[in-house]
Amino acid sequence: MARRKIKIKRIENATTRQVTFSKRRGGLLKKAHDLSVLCDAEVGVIVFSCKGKLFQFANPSMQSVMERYMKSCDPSESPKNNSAGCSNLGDGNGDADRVTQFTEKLKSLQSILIGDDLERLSSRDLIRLEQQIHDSLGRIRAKKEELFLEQLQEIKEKEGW
Amino acid sequence: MARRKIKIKRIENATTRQVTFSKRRGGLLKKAHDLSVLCDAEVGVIVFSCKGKLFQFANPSMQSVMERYMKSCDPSESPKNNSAGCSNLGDGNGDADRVTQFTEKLKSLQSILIGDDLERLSSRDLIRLEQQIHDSLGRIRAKKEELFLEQLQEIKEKEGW
DNA sequence: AACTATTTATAAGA
DNA sequence: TTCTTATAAATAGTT
Repeated sequence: MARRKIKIKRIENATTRQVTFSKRRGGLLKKAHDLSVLCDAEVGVIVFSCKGKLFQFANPSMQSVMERYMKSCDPSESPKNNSAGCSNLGDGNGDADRVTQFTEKLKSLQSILIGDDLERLSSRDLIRLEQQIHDSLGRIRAKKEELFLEQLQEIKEKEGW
Repeated sequence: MARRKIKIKRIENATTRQVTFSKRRGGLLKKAHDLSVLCDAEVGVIVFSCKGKLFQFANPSMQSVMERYMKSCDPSESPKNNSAGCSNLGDGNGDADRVTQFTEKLKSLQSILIGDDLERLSSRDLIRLEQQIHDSLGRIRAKKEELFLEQLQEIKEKEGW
C-alpha cells in the first residue's frame, strides 16, 4: 500500500517479511482497539509470528472473549440471547461498590498519568515515575496471569475439555 | 479517516455506530487475513457486535489459535528492558510546589497500585488497568526521551559542539 | 528507525 | 442501505 501495490501472498524474503509483520501487526491491533472503542464491541485478536511470539489485543479481556466465543459456538446454549452477560463482567453480584471505587481510582490515575501533568515533571521525576509504573505493571500482570489461569481452568472444566 | 478526522471514543449515535461497525469490522478481518498470508502468521480475530452477533477470522483455525494461545499464555509483549539506567539527568531547579504535588500524586498512585487493592479486582478490571498503565508507561518513556534529547542538545550547545 | 509516495480504509454525504 | 468521494491512515520501498 505504498511505493507499490503488492500481492497478498507469503513474502519470501525473511527480512522483508519480518518488517512487514511488525508494521502490520501494529496496524491490526490498533484497528481492533479502535473498533472496540468506537462501536462498543467485544474484540479479541491473537497473533503468533512465524517465530512463535505472541501478540494480542482484547476488550474487555481475552478470557471474556474466548468464553463468549465458546458459548456462542456451543449449540446447547440457547442461540437467542447469547449477547449479554456471561462471565466476569464484574458487576451482577454486589460488587458495584468495588467497581465504583475502581472507576474513581482510574480517574485519579488518569489525571495523574495523562494530561499535561507529565509536561511539568523533571527528568528525575519522570525516571522515578517510570520505575514505579514499571514495577506496578509487573505486579498487575502477575496478578492478571494468576487470575487468568484460574479462570481458564474453570472454563476448561465447564466445557469438558 | 475520511471526510473528517474522528476521536477514538464510543460513537453515541446508534445508526452511525452500526454503519461504522460494519465497515471497520470488514476492514479488520481483511487486515487479519492479509497479515496471516503475507507473514505466514497464525492469526485469530473474534468480534462481537454490541448486539451480540459474532464475526471471526482465523488462520489456520480458531481452534488451533486458541489452543496455542492457552499453551503460551504470556499475554503481553513485555516492555523493553530499558527501565532504569538513564542515570542522573538531574534537574535541580526546585519547583517546590510541583514537587509537592508530584509527591502527593505518587502517594495516591502507590495506594492504588500497591497493597491489596489489586487483590480485589476482577480480571477484567486488571486488564483494563494493565492497558492503562502500559499506555502510561509508554507516554512517560516518550516524555523522558524527549526531555533527555533536549538536555543533550543543551549540553552540546554549552560545550560548543 | 525515519521518511514519502502510494495504496487503503473510511466518515460523511448522496 | 448502498454508493460515492474527499480525506485520513496505513504501509512498501527507500535512506
